[in-house]
Amino acid sequence: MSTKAEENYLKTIFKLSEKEKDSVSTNAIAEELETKPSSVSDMLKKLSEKELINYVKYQGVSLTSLGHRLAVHVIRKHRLWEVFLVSHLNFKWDEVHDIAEQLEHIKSKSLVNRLDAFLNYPSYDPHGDPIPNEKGSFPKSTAVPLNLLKVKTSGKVVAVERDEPSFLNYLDKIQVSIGTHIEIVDVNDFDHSIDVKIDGTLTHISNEVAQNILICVL
Amino acid sequence: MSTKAEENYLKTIFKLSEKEKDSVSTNAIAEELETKPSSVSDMLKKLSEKELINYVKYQGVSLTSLGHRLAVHVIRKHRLWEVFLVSHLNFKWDEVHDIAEQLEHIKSKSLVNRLDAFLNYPSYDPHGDPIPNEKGSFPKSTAVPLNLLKVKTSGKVVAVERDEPSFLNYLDKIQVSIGTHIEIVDVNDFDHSIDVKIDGTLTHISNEVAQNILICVL
DNA sequence: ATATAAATTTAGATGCATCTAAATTATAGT
DNA sequence: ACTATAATTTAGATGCATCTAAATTTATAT
Repeated sequence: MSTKAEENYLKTIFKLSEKEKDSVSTNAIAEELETKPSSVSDMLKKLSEKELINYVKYQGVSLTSLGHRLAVHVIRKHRLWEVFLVSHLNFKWDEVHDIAEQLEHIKSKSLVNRLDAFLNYPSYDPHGDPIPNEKGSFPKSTAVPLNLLKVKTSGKVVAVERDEPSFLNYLDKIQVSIGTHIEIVDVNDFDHSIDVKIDGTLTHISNEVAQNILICVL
Repeated sequence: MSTKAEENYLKTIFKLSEKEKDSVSTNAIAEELETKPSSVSDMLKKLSEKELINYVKYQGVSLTSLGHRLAVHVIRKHRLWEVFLVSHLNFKWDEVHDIAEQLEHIKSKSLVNRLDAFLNYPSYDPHGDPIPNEKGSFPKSTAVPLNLLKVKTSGKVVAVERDEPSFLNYLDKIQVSIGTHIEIVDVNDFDHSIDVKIDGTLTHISNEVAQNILICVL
């Protein structure tokens, strides 16, 4: 079983691996985690012994596939909790990070997946970061849900995340379909509903609907 | 700031204070927490230094008002999360304890109260235990065991006093859960079993089961 | 009242995650 | 190729929460 500190290290190594080329440096990890390089060295030894990272002294580290899986799982939990906090407890998107930082370490085989289902399998968190699914794969599109766009931005509808007739009929009614150009005119802080311009026509859209419309920003 | 271990000790001392008279013994705490009395001694010294308990060596402990407040707050969080897990994530009553045991230690000024509001300020958790409000006061329950009610009286299930799966499964089967409305139709003087109407359906309940269902008379 | 048993505390150790200070290894400039 | 500097690791310490074993205090039983 992994400790909270181990999980935070794995998450950080994962994040840094995306930006930096292949191997992540001790100092970079220390800076990201706001700790000392010596502490990082200690932890790297432990993670290496647990076969969660590939570690050669003085050469930096990379995640093993086991470490990668664990890191992605923690990120999944973090982002799902963020969605919950914003969409059901009415937190603002910038208030949720510290709480999700704690919630991501809750251990339960079924909790995450039930939460995922409860939230309707969202693809993006409130910051627009992609949420990996149960198997660990990230949504392939670079699209962003309409509800995350800022005022005055605009883009093209590339996908919808629901397929119930009631939802599709509603989209028909407001003249939204794949390829439609949408511009955000205003965001209502209270219920996160938005005013948009669709083909020149002003329309009011609820947050729930907007969540399920994926936009490719132009 | 209090650690997870400290919070668990306070919660345990609170629980034991209700059953035992005024002061709680080291051994009792050790048994409840499945740890060693020597570990308890160590922790009691620390809690005492933090003025969370009144501690005289060899004489047992009691909570200070500060410790009491903290303990009640942890209990509040535990029970609210249990409600969430059962009512929104579809966990069964007997599956939620270990998860809530982790969730109760999440620290956030606003999270608990927002969760409380989201859940509609419940008074009892899925096991029927009362949930203290934000100020720390428990619902002044006038709850009575079902077996003590007279014919023709009726009320709402607010709690159950057992948590074995066999018992909870039986309640499921006869469609009894927190909030269910029950009316006493007849009392059998021989074995003190009772006939009740649950959502319009007549059901026969043994005295032993009835003892463990707490009712709030309307 | 005093010996014996039970409860509790202290002493000394372990594992985790961190730190500072010192030593070591890698790198970059000339 | 050599040295200065930067990056990294080791050594040794601290705080937390726990443990075992030993000592101490309280309770009980004759």
